[in-house]
Amino acid sequence: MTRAFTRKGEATRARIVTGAVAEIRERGVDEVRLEDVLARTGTSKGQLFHYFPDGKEELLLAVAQHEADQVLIDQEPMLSNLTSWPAWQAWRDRLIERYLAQGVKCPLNGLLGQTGRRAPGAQAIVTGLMWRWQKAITEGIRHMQSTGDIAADVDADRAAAALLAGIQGGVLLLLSTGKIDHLEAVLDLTLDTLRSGART
Amino acid sequence: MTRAFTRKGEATRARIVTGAVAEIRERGVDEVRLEDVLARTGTSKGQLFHYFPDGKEELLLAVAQHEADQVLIDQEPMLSNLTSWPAWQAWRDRLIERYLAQGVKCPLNGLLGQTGRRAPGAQAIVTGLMWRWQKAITEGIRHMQSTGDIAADVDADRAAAALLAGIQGGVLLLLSTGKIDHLEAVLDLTLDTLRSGART
DNA sequence: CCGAAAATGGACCCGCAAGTCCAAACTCCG
DNA sequence: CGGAGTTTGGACTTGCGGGTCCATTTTCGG
Repeated sequence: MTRAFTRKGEATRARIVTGAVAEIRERGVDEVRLEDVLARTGTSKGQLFHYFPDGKEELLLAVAQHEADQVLIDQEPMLSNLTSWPAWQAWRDRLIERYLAQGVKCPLNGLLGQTGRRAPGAQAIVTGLMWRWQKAITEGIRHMQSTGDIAADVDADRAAAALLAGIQGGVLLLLSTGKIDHLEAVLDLTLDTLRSGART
Repeated sequence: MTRAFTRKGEATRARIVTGAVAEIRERGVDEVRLEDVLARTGTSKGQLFHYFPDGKEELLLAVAQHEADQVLIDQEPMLSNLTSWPAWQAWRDRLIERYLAQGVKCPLNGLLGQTGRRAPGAQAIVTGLMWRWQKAITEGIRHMQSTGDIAADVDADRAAAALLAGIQGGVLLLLSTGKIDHLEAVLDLTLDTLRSGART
């Protein structure tokens, strides 16, 4: 009862999402007007509302999902293979690198902050992202425990929760202060702590 | 060249700010219309623009400053007296309590996220808040080092930076997931780590 | 090659909320 | 009390931008 898009239609839809992603990255969620997206993608009002019946809301949600997925993709293959200290270090480096490059433009943050207002769906997207992210970290810790590289008495879930929170806060502070110091401190100190308890 | 407000005027101005603060806490930054503030405070357009010539922008900035100050005030007198482990614990409890009570409503977060867009001034306010916050934590750590309760080889600045980031992330996750777990994990694990190195 | 369904373009509508303006009412000092 | 300056009310203007509509063109299965 839903899909009735031809090949071409699918392509147009994708083009609109891509354009919206770019537009939002450049100007921020609040500043984006539908017209801008249309201009950039060479599409018309009719098309946009044809593929996104609920208008802006729906488009924004699609963009949010896209960006949320991207966050994790950008951390691969490191995030899924936290099986040795060098691997953790590589992951750490990737995070720093990624957010340093991204700088002050965090498309998700806008949605993240006002989560629940923009849409109930936005909440779900962010929650899902965090959930997946934390799960990956937890698994990494568990694996390190299985090899004895992290003390067995560490609560993997809590440690992962704390680390994830630290990362989020680090990024947030990067956004407000422009400095990567906080993110670095969190990652380095946390990894040090995790390392320190091992092989007692 | 600036002030020309009588006693009564000053009062009205304050009333508007207070009303705006309340309104934003209830409905979020995005959803606030000037009209709402006027209705709530029993004032008129003329008054608002009389006291805030730059309109919404200026009002929002005043609100942001107010809220930023409040964040630190809410942590007193604990934050300025992190001089013993029980004191740290009391501070931890206050933080949990405060954010648990606040729940999903974080007035600053809206401004925080889009910092730099809403206004260049917003950036300064948030940066200032973080700076003062971190400074207080750093001082707490230094004091504990002076009494030997925290190992001397801990880098107070970095540790404070990491803790602050953790707190911010914890609050952010509280906002998106509705659970306080992350904030708790950060505080408890960080304090444990700080404690553990002492009196070696 | 045909017709139903999908894709496209773009003119138009419409409500909302920020900001403007000015006249009337106060306040306060000399 | 007088009048300069401040405060107040609220009607009015304005522009923006999301959403609607429909006529036209294109696609695609049979």
